[in-house]
Amino acid sequence: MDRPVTVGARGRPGVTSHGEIEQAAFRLFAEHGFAATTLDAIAAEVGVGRRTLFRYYRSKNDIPWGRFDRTLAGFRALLDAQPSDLPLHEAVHRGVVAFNEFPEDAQPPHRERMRLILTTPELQAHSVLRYQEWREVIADYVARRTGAAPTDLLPRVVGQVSLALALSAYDAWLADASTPVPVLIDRAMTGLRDYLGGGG
Amino acid sequence: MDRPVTVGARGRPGVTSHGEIEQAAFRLFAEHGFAATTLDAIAAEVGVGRRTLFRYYRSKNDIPWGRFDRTLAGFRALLDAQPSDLPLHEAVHRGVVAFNEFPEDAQPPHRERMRLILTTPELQAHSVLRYQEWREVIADYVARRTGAAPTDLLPRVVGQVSLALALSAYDAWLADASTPVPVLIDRAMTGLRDYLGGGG
DNA sequence: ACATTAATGGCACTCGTGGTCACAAGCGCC
DNA sequence: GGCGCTTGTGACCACGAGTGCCATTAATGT
Repeated sequence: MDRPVTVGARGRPGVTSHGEIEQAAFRLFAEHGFAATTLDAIAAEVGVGRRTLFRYYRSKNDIPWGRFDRTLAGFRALLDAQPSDLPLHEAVHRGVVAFNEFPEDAQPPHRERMRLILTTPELQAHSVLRYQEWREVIADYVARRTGAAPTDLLPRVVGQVSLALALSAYDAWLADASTPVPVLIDRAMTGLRDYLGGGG
Repeated sequence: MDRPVTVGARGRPGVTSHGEIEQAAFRLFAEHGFAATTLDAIAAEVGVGRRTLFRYYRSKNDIPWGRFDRTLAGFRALLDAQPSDLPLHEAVHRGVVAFNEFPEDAQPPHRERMRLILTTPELQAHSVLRYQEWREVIADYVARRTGAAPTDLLPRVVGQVSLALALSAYDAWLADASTPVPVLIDRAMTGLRDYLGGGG
């Protein structure tokens, strides 16, 4: 993206970093809530000008999502890594599950991040735009494997439904973290199968 | 809600109405786009103070949705009207399909409304909050029929997946209106079944 | 007429967002 | 060491959504 990354060390180096901003922001969000935390406050906490924040994140809503574009690239790779002789639904399912596997020790911050995103109305709303990109990764994969266009009905349906299952799983996880997300996604999928298949 | 409805006719009567505001707003949205249309402009078009708009709609984003709360009540009734001896998935599916049946002549404005909602980023984002209420209607129904809590995994999954199918159908409908939404929802459902069931 | 009730709309204010512009801090080059 | 280039920084400014406050207006009921 167009963020201050300073790869080759040319020009003035940045005073702060995404990590630093996110840490400060999450600290304030936890303390006062998302809406009540102004950008001025975050800027002050980091020790930079308010205007500078916009060079690192496009908007206040983007801060909790971090660098999601990189995460998406990882997801795409995960799907591509699935064996092509696997049934399509199984490949997608495994990709989604793998995407949501996190090391145990990384979970406390991840959980806090997801809780914030999934329970703050402003962020819930903003998230659609991110989910859209996520769904497109799936739609592209399905399209490639079925020979359809990514905009055809089935790729879109699979993207939408996969997201539906993942979000259901996250909801449950936030309510009770004792079961890991991948397991919950699995259960959601099983539930859906029973629901659709079972005549009762 | 807390809107000026003037039921018993006491006190000053409203100068305008939801319908009038929506018409004016859609006219301006079509002409200048959603983002470029300010509330001042809408207020002027209606011939009313800007402050008054907020008495009819909570936010600019809420205008395109109209009085969705009433629509939701209708949806709830549609689900409840499904025969209880129908398999659960069939009852839900029929309820969703019925909810999306519109008289032919009402379609041009409805289509415009949906196009606006589904293609304007700000509105896409805002819509999640509305979708949430919609999903809850389904979750409640599923919970009632299965004896589960509305917050349990299955009711939530069914709500999420039903929304997923409906949104896929609307996407397709906006791209090509020749096939009615209910038919597209049906196709999405069939596609999902094949995808999940078919080993290929 | 007068009290009551409810909707209106002006005013002022906060805050997110975005544009412009001058400046600062490193880099490579001469 | 000075020069120009690049890029982060932040001050200043403008716009628009959203909100609290409150006087005003227009009906009803007595």
